[in-house]
Amino acid sequence: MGRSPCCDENGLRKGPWTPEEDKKLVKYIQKHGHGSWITLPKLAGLNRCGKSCRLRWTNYLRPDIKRGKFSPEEEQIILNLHSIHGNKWSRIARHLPGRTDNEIKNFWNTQLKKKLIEMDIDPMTHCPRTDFLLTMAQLIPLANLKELMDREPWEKQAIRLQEVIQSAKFQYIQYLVQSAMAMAGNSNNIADIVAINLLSSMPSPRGTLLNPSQLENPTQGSLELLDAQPLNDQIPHYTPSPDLPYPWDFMPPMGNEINQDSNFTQLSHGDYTPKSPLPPSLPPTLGERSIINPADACSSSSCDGSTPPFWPDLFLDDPLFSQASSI
DNA sequence: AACTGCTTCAACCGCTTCTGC
DNA sequence: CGCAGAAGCGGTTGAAGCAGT
Repeated sequence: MGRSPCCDENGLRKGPWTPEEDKKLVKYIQKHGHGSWITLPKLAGLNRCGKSCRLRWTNYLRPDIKRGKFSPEEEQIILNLHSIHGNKWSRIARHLPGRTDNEIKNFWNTQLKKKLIEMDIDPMTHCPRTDFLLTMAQLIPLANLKELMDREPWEKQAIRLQEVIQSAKFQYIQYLVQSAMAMAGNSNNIADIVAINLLSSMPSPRGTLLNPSQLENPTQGSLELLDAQPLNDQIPHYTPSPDLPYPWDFMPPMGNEINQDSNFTQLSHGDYTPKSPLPPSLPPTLGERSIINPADACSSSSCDGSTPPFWPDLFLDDPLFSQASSI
């Protein structure tokens, strides 16, 4: 395939391992430990390269390897962790004793990814696959527009319509923010800042979505590179109707929205799950989505492990954060 | 039985990160 | 700090197995 083979240039064996080779490898490692993988094959009497031996041991022969189907619990853990870490298979594997990164990767690529796509969830961002028109189509029934149009004066209808459009725009931009975060991995990224500014420009009728201090300094240090002024002043304020359900009431909590009034319950491992039942008019994927554990948000290389890069001040004072951090 | 298309997963490749000097 | 070798990692491949015809 155009790639230069790493093993056969010295006449070393490639391809599937024979039971005899397995026996030799297991016997040697049980007696001496693997030590240096480079020297192991010679010492163990194997005509393989060290890399091949290491792979065979870690992915197949290790005694603590768990074989067989993934349980629903394991599946849920993989989904949650993938929404946090992306394709960091070894990192995900650390949370699943007995499972190898390779096994998890295969399981993801052959099954979970397909499942998410069938559920209309983007496997990369773990967000509902959003196109603006689709969002509108989902939100308009939410507002019972037709019924209202039959009995409300046009001024009220106009306000309702404005709210629906605002909701759709809000949801779309929230999608952009979440996509940017998921794609960036490292939050020290221009896309994040742009998306946050967009989001901050959207009036949220149930309070501030993002902590103002976070808007001023979302990445702790990188922001001074940009003139990232929130656009709030440019957006006219509007007052929502109290009886209209807003889609963000059913979105997982973000930042300082995590509180006791939230529509989400914290699970024992620190993640959040929606309080049921969700309104039937909402797409089911909104309710089934998981939210990242703030403690796990610390994935960037610039992070020292004590402070998540993106929600620093926001969570440090929050009992939920200390609880999540201790897990 | 024979063929085809699809799925699974072990193994490989090459790049990145880590470690020791 | 810089370098080289070792180890780790994630993407990809292809053989084997399975299901459908």
